[in-house]
Amino acid sequence: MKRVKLSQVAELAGVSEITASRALRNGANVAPQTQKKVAEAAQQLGYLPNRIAGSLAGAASNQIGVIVPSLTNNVFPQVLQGLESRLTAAGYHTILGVSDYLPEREEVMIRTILAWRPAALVIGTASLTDISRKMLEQADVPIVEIMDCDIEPIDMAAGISQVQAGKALGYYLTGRGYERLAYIGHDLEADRRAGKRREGFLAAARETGATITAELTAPAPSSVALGRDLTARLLAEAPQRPQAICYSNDDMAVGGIFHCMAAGLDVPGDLAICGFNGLDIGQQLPCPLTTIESGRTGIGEQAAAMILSRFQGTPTPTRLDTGFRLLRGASA
Amino acid sequence: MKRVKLSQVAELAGVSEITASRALRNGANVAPQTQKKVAEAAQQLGYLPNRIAGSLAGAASNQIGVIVPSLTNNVFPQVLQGLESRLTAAGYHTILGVSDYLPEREEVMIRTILAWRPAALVIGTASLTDISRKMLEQADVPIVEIMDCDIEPIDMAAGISQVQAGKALGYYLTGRGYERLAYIGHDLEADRRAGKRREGFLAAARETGATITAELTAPAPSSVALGRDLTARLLAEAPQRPQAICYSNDDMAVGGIFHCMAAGLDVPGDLAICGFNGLDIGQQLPCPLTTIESGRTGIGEQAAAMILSRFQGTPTPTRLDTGFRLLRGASA
DNA sequence: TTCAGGAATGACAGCGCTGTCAATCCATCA
DNA sequence: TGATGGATTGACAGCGCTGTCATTCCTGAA
Repeated sequence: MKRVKLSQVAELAGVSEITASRALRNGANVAPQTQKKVAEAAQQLGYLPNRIAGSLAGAASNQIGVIVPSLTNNVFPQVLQGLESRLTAAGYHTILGVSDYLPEREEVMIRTILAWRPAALVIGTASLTDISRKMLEQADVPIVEIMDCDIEPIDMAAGISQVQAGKALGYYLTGRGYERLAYIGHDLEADRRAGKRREGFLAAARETGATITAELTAPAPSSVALGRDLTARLLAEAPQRPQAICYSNDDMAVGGIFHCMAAGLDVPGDLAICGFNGLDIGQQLPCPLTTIESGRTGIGEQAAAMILSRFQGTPTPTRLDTGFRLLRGASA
Repeated sequence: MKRVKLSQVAELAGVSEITASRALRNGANVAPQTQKKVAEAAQQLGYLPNRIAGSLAGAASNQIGVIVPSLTNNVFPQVLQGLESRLTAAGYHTILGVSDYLPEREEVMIRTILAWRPAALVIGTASLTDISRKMLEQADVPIVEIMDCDIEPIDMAAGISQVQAGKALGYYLTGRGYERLAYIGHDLEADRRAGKRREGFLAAARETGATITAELTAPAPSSVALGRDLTARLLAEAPQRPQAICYSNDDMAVGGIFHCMAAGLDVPGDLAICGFNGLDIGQQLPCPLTTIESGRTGIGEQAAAMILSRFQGTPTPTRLDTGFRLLRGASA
């Protein structure tokens, strides 16, 4: 009552194991009628190849490791979607790890996934430990670090310049005449990329002579609820209401808009708001969110493309700036 | 320049391969100092076990296959999160497939994933083909079908009764005095579960004597944008404005609320709205959404628990109703 | 008719690890 | 002092498949 294996298929088809193996794979160097016999035998027995044995014996693995820091942050499922669709189409598939923005957990995930000898690894890293970095360097497979392109990649990187994105928002706000600005963010300790955007934003503000009148962050994952709470707190506590608030991302900013709606504040008249990511939800608001379209699905697709081109031996860039676009909504 | 393997670790530590293997795994039947020597040798060489070889040789696989129909539908990432966290904690990890609600693609995913001989499979199915079903039946590993508990499971099922959830919304609306109801949905052909909820809703409406004045669906994935568009269309086309609209899920319902905001309609005064899922976004609205909390993360966690308990040989229920809860917001 | 050369097939070894069972060692007990 | 049994260790085979190279068979050219 054990699983059907190749030798049984071969026996039923009246050929050797290796011929059956070839017939079932690509049919190279196998007579058409032999191939047919083998296919029928496999069908009849309900044969399912064992990729574990296959990979060990030498066939290249078709697994591609993917590690993301979170799935609740809407952005990563979208990146995953892009990756998954391209990789599946090319005959690969995904083994997934979620690091929860914890470097130690990330290290464990890297170890676990590398132990399966994947053909490549895609990582939206939280923050690599020394050991993580070393493992990746020694892994000897294509590695794409995603989301960020202004880093020194271990192998390859695909994403946007987070700092530039932050600056773009800063310039935009001051360009629109807002002079008293504020910033609201989620856990920047964990989400380094949000931290970089913040720095870009603050730098742009300084550069253009705007004032940062208040800043508020909380050590929690981003969410609409958090954005709403922090907005309420910031407005209650700030000695002088800012003219515009820049949020760490769209979820948070939508929370800000909801607060304003509930509190009867006009956006952008009383308070201008901008986010980051360009999520559907922000764009569908009665007052569409001014934000930055970061092209999540695109990042996934590009990362997949880089891997595939590397497999084909095509020269592949080390860093790919997938680009962002400022979406000028009605909220700022 | 090849990968370090166990034999090299064993040699450096001055023990046999099998002793090194034991030392690195659990240390059972290995002298403490031997274990230390081996650990040091492994460390020094940067040894990474090869799980492919390990699994082939007999060690149980620690991969668990997960197939979901979509990642853009916010619900599945949350289920995944629940699954992933529990499974990782127990030393397992996830191999992921996304079927895009396509039965043929789902079949391919099942085949691919089973070829890796996972220890168990979790599937939020779109719609199983005959071949899919046969493969799963023959797979001889624990299989949990998630999201739905009113099905005849292949092995186990964890989720809620979609029909009952739909009914609950219907009863609630009529109980609140709404008599002219409408329904707005996304692609019900693909998303069978949304279809079941709709049937439940319509049945409850019929039963209580309410009228369905209009119904509108579109063959597209659910989104805030779609909900908004369909709401606009329904209200423009309907001869008589319904008193309440039931949406296929929260994304769609939020779209509906946004339309009302933009169109100056009072919710629930002019139009009551209810959704399904209990997403954060709906609850943070100035007018919190009346909806059904479907416990996504919980479904993932429960599915993981079922698998783990099956591994331990504990008797495990075939169907688990994870239960839902009506969230009475302000929108209906 | 003979022989070169390509197509089709198969024998063999081995991928890196672990389960099984046998061997060894040493402290303890009668 | 010798027997006993647990703790440690190792030899061996094999998991299911594929790469390599050898073998067989057949066709067409000389």
